[in-house]
Amino acid sequence: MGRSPCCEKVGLKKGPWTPEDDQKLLAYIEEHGHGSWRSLPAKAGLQRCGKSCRLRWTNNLRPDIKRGKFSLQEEQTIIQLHALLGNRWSAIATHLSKRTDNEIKNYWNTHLKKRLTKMGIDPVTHKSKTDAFSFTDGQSKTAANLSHMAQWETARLEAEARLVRESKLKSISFGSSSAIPPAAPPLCLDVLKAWQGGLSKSTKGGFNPDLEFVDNPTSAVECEGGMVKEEGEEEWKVTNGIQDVIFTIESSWPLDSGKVETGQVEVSNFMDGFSDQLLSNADHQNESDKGGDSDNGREEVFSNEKNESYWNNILNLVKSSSSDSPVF
DNA sequence: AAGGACGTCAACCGCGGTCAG
DNA sequence: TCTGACCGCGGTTGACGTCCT
Repeated sequence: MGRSPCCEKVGLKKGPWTPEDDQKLLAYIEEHGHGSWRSLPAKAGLQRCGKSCRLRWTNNLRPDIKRGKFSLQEEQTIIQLHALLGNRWSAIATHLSKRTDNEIKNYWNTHLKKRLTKMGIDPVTHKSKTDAFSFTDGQSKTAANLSHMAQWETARLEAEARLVRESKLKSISFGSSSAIPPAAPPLCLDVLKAWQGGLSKSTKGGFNPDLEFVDNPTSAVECEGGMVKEEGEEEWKVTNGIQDVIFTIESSWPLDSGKVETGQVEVSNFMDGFSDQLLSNADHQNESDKGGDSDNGREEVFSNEKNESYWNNILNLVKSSSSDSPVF
């Protein structure tokens, strides 16, 4: 059967956009919203495929995108989220609301991936290349736990990204660009705090965590501890065999409201230094780029101990950024 | 100065998911 | 339930700029 082409290819322009094309597209969307991308080019008088128009709009012409150099904070956020989500650029982009997925993808491929590689970290697994296969039992359990958590977090972020997309679509489709509200802040990652709480309390006792969606209420219900779960909140339970950590996440903005209802325990002091590593490597980047391998030794001695805490550093940064950063 | 190598980034391509008919 | 149109995502390509020899 085969898939039909997305649009008539004959007579359509390809390649770089001209200022005239941009002006036509901008003018049309400002007046009518984009509506159906497929029919937009004809209506806007553009000899372009609808997909090309959508891409041009989302990556270049949208009024709410930020261009230019990535800040260190943005770099850290990308690395943290990439560790959790992998190459899910659109999901990552929802946490850097003024950056496009394409820009983040390019930045990762051209800058961050190389920097991690230079640090001796596999940019795919986010593990040190030197001992990726030499975890002790405890370490591999921790890695498995984190992987488990990442899978859940991935699913949640995807749903969240969909919400953001839908809200943006509505605002664009039904109004002029001047009426587009700023992107809503994403859910905080308080789930990670809850997870860390359970993790730190039970590391000596055969930690076997599981994450379970409890229910998705349509009306307020009474929860344990006398707390009332409001309509629209989702309730999740982290089970490690010793204790349950139950927390709720509202499904609407504002969302800095993840609540750990039970089992919130002291979070261990994770090693600071991931930021320093990044900064240090950024500082040395120019030197080494100019041909010097002066910091190769430093990279090679990126120790097992540091690798051990790599994931912890990521979690730590996520934890801190959830309270300190506007990103979370 | 020339041209080859490398880096960057905008844009394209094809696939998978979603949804309406 | 099935089918096909549409949309969005991620991987890839190619043009252009800069660096290196």
